[in-house]
Amino acid sequence: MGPSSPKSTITDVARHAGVSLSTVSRVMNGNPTVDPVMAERVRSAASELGYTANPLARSLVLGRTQTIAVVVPDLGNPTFQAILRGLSRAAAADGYHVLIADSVEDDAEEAVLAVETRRRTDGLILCAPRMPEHRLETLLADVAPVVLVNRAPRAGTPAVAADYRSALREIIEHLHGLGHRRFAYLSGSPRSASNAARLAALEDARAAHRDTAIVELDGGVDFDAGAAALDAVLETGATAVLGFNDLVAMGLLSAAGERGIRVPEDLSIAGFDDIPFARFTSPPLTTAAVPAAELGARAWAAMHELLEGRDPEPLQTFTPEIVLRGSTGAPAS
Amino acid sequence: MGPSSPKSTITDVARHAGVSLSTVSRVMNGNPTVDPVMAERVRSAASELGYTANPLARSLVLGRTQTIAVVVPDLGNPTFQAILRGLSRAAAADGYHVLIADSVEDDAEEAVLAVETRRRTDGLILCAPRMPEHRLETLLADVAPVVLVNRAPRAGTPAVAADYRSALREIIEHLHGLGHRRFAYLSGSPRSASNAARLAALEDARAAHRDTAIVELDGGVDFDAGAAALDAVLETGATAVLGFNDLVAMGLLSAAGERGIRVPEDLSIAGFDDIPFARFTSPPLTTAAVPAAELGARAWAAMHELLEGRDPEPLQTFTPEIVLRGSTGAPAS
DNA sequence: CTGTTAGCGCGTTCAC
DNA sequence: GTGAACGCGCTAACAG
Repeated sequence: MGPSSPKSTITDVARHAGVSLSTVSRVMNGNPTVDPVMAERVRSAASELGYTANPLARSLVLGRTQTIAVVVPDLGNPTFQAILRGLSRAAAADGYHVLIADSVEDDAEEAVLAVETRRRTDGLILCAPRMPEHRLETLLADVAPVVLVNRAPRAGTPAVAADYRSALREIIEHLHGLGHRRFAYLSGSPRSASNAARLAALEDARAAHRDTAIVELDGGVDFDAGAAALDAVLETGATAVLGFNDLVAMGLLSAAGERGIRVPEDLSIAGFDDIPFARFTSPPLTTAAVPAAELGARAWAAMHELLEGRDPEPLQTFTPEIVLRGSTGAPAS
Repeated sequence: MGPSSPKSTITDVARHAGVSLSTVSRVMNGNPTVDPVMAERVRSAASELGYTANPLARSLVLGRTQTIAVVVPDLGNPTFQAILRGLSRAAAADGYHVLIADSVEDDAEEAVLAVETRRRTDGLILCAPRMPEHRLETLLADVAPVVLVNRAPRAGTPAVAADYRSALREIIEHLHGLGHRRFAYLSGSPRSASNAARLAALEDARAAHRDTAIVELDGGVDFDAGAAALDAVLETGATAVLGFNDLVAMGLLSAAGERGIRVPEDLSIAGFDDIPFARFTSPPLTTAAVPAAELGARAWAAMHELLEGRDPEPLQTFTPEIVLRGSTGAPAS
């Protein structure tokens, strides 16, 4: 049992140093109103016993846990993984811990997890919540302080988000410039705000180009969903496909390859997110680079402001950069 | 403010129901020795106030937090992401929460995080700890209950691990069968136990095949490290390369492609882990499928046993399945 | 400057 | 069956 054995309590240290509890507490918390020699005596007693204040007890009395909760819809999604990574590292740099919860794309579970994890922490970061608007609205009041990632903010709830609408708009514009006039869009989680933003981009494009048709197809959020959508895509006669995200686009790309469909000659395919492996598909995937880790870091920064009693910006927006790669090109005909 | 507002305490409920604190506590914990009508009165008061017992206070008095800590070397590594996902979902299914810490491949920070997160939780799961053996040894005593993932276990510390040695051995065997006699191995984190296991596999292969040479090259753990290793690899004259993991192999594969080196004709490349995107490189990557999510789930299962006072198996081993894809083939000459 | 006291919110003996 | 009292380990008022 090393000196870091965490079994000793503040009482042990007090007795060992021949002082009162308060004095130990003062020393451990760097309170300067303590006699230097006495302080030293306490310190050596503490280190001899390997004493560290029990975080639980401190949390109870101080009313803060130095921990925040993060709820994500899917820990298997590269974008949420990147958000979590950026968030976790930023929080750690400020001495905070992270309690993680994965709702597995279940929007009922999402609210439960939010409340439950929030109670054990000082604040909550909700990533791309799938729950309906009214549910979210009532939830937010109960879990403050809370920061939203990739979902429209409302009064009192700061948010950080990528501008999916502009970015998708840019992708479409580029493809239109290449000559595409018939598009298919593979929609993702219907309840996600970013899907709504993408749909708005489609509307923008339709309004800007009366010669252009965009067919919306029900899709999913993962690789298999994209692969399964191939037949539906072909039926639309589209020359270019916009995937909900890179995973979906990669699934479609893969299925197209197996079917002998040439990309981009027969079909242009664009993804969204620029996950780490988007550049390794064949052909490499055109996509929009969402700075996920940065999003996570900013979400923490906003939460940190809230925790310190300051006012963070209500909304921080990042416009993803379009990354043109080999999966898109001019239509063959 | 909805009914789930978590501001009320057990005292509020007691007053509201006209009973004592103890009675409320009994009702909330399902203690049957309470008059049914009184219990009902308490329950309605509780739901009216949106009361839920403060988890912190419960943790302090009960001595358990319903939370476990997980320390990983790198949240950006797909394998650890998968372990975390499997772990988190398994723990959630048993009503436990997960506190996550990312050591960012810093083995000094690793020990600090382990102790620090352990104190706020009921147990610790250490994933592929990079710290030296003696440091780990003394740490383990201080953080029990603890479960190791992908590092050799010792008395009193259960572990779950993939058998890297056998799997790499199999890959080499396969390549040797194809005619390869000169190999390069791109080593990863020198402190990781799985790197040691891989080196043992190289020894096995050398002993089994006196006609075979395997050159060890210092590499890293990520894509860029693999790409940077190309020149060194070419200098060895190897016809086949064994990457520390898929990331490294993919980096090399990509660099080779840009240099006009044909894979597998000029160079066979094998990875390790079978991360989700290994099948999407061009050519698709030969690798060994480490069941990472399963590893995580089993790690939780072992921890759960520990928490319930039972004895989990000291070591659960999984042998990764070899997945042969297009990045390996017979040497050209 | 230091020790004593009173909670933080809850579970749990222990008497009634 | 029920309530009063104690303690989990700690911090912060309050006296001295």
